[in-house]
Amino acid sequence: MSGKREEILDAALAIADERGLGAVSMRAVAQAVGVTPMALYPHVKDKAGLLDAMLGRLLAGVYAAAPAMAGDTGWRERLRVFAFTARSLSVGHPWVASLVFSRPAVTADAVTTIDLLYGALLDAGVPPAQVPRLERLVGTFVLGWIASESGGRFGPGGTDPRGRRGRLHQGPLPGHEALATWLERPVDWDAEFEADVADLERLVESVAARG
Amino acid sequence: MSGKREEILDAALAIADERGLGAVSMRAVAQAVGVTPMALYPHVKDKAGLLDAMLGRLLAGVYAAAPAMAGDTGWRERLRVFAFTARSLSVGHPWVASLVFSRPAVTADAVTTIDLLYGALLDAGVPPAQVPRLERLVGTFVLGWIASESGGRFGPGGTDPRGRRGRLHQGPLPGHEALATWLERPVDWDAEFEADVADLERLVESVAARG
DNA sequence: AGTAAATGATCTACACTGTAGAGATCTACA
DNA sequence: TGTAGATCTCTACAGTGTAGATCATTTACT
Repeated sequence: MSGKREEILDAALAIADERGLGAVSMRAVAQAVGVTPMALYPHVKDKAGLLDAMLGRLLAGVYAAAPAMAGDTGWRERLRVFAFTARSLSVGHPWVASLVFSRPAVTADAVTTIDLLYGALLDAGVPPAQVPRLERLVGTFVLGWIASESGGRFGPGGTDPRGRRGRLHQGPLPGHEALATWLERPVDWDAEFEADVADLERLVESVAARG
Repeated sequence: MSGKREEILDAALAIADERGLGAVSMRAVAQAVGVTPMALYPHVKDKAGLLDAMLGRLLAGVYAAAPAMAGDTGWRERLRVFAFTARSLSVGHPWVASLVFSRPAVTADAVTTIDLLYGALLDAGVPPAQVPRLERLVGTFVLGWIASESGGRFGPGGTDPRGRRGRLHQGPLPGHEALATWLERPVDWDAEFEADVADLERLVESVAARG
């Protein structure tokens, strides 16, 4: 009966969603389950193992959204499904992105997600020798983007913080000056992600055409 | 006299390089400097502030490699300088990548690095309205790539761990099967990064041509 | 030169963290 | 019934970041 493991994961996910990944401690999870901290260890090996399992739960959600449209749908749709469900998952669970970069993508859930992308790229006509590379390229960008968005690299709020070129500078910033007009405006992150994915599709297309 | 601050950063960087980011504790840094832990606080505000400052030091290295070839060199060279120096820095300091996704890019060092990319993209003929987006796209990919490489997402060693499609699977993996031949082979990460950057250049070119 | 203020460093203490180790309890199978 | 295995509890240890009070030293101003 590994229902206890699921119970532990549920509690850990709830804590991460509500109070951030930093609040996920063995003690906190144990208390949420109604048990002492050491009682988690028969089910979870490690704290790292717990985090891996949490990530797996969310990855399962990524490809769970896909099979409904697998097979006859075009490769574009499948690539977009990956990108957009990954992003939408991360807005509800902002802590995923920081995790995904620190663990090898070898769990069952991760491999299934990757297979989804392999199929899309093959159908797009990408030469098989290039498919693994392009999968990593696409995956890396999407993961990096949502990590930046939810991790704070793009800056807090809707305004691009790079627009605030500070007074505290040694050298000149010709690029920022030339773009001053565009940097003032707030950024529509939905539109930007959409445009990025479209550019990625074109990149895939171009590799397919070249090969 | 803020020489003490530099001394602290030197010690913190040395510890991170030698024993990993996890070994960077206030106590460890203090001991390396030859002082009690609390003596760091007049110089560093926080542990988060210390990590930010460490990241800043390395970012400074990224654009320090650039001005030598600024101005008359082509945009491709400048884009490549960003990508390759970022990657080469990360092999000596594998901990950067995990930091760069967790802090907004608003420090002086980060802004200067971004300006380098702005200039390159403008020279490439990218419409100004698209330059900030493409800067984020390129930056996100490069950072995501080195985070994956040094953080373990691409798997340990030189062999692609995704080639080891495990026996522990529920569903079939058509993509992995179709690619079996190519997934067996070890990956040349230098060549892959090179190919990715070339694809990125083509992407930039295509946006410039379209606009 | 004398005094006030700021700065730097120290020591103690608190509330955390992950988890090793020893026992207790309960379950399943011989 | 006896025994092996799993699950859980309790205690304890070696860490963590940092708040608070204290003391020394250096700087700035009258």
